[in-house]
Amino acid sequence: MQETPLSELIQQRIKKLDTLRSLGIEPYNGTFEPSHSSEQIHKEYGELEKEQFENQTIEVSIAGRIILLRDFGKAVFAHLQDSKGKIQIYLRKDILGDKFQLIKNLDIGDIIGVSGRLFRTKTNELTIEVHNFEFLSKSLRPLPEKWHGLKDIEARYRQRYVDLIVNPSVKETFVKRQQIIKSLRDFLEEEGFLEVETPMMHTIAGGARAKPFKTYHEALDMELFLRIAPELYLKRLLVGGFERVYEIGKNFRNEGISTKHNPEFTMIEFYVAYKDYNWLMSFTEKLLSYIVQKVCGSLQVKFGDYILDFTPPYKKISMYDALKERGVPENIFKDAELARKWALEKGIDIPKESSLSKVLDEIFKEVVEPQLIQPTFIIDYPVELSPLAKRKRDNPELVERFELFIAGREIANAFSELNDPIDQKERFLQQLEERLKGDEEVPELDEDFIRALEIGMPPAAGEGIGIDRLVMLLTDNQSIRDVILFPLLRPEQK
RNA sequence: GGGCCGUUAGCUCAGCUGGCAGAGCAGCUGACUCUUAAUCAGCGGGUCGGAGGUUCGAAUCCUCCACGGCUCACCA
Repeated sequence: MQETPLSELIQQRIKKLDTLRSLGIEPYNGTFEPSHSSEQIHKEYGELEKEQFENQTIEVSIAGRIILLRDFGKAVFAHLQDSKGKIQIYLRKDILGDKFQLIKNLDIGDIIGVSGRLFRTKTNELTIEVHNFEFLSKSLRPLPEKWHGLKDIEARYRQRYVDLIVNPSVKETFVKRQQIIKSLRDFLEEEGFLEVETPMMHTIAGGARAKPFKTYHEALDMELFLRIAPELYLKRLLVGGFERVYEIGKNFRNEGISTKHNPEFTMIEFYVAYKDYNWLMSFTEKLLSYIVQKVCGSLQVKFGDYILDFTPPYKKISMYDALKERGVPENIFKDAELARKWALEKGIDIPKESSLSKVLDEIFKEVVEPQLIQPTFIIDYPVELSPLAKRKRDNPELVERFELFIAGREIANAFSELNDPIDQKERFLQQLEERLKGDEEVPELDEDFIRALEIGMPPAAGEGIGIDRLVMLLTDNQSIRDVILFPLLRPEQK
């Protein structure tokens, strides 16, 4: 039988595993109590001079993965990597005695625990002179090359565990992701918000306009949808008397995959009773500048070719003024036909049967959005595009809504929440007509939500922020897959 | 879903207008007790993504398929 070369490499390692077992060593059974992490060692002893190590004995123990081996026959250097860094270890035959022979069975990728004494080498590198070591896990598969790492993008996503081992910046991204979410929670907690959990399985997929994933509950014999947004449940909590609530969690949308879209993505939505979108804009400025300062240590952040400046206040401009600013003639704002003609002349693709608002929205996406690099609030959208937002008090054709754009991307969407049950029901019914025309993205009428509004919801402002996109901005990643540990991919073919 | 590009050793990559499938790292054998991508000598390792086709001859040209990347569309 012909061996493939990979299994040849694996066989060689299994042989070493067998050798260890024949010597009474079980490389998968151990536990280990390290005295230090590599980070702690560098922090505590990184300043000490060579002589200072010679005058005293500093004993440490540490566990980690071998990521580099340099064998000199009777002495071996290796690099041990643990969760936050790495450190060099030095193994000598005259110190380890018989145990030194075991190193023949050591491979790059193995996880070991070592104990010994700190010193500095001739070239002044802080190193552990190993007095004892044990196998904690034998690696049977070779790791990628030490210098170039794992570059193949598909392999990096499919085998994120390998990516994390060999590409240190990946780890940093996900540590930063957690810091962003933590500082978000800290900020909201400080502001008196309650974190809640609402259902991810909905009988009606409402709160946004998107194609949902379908699933099925056997015992109740009932079709369910993975939620596309938590909005309608969080508003029910406002009705129930919570005044400041938020939820951080996954939303699921059965739509295309791109560098800006993953079918499951993380959102925060938060709601504040008795406030409106004006209050929310300055709140958003405070919240973002808090997070950015905390996580990046500065309000200026490099993203691709841009330096993004999160120093408040952010530019604020109405959707129509933004269009005007980009040279869109005012006379098309009231006339669907003129607007469509103008768009077509500019080569903007408009779906058939689009209303005036939709055409203007398309033009906006094409002409304005990519230009919004520094944080910018776009405010006052047409009512038709925003069925859950409150009408502007002085212009019922518009709603009190803003979207925050940064680096040409929509990062947040917020409005003064519509709490008039009659207006809300009318707008739902209006939408339903589109559903009857075959628009799958319009949800069914949520009668219970209307009932809740009829009980009475306080005036409130609410906002959603795409966490993945925010993480992209603050970690300088251009693809959403680089900020999601396991992005969705087709199954690997054998 | 459309367009463009990619897929060669475990990893990173060469391989020109068709003519014996290569390098570095990793691996194996040996030497070496302070290396920093250690060094030196030797060795093994390939269904060139898959299936067809053209040809005396295909990693290379053509067709289809799979997976991926970028991009457009949809969306956050």
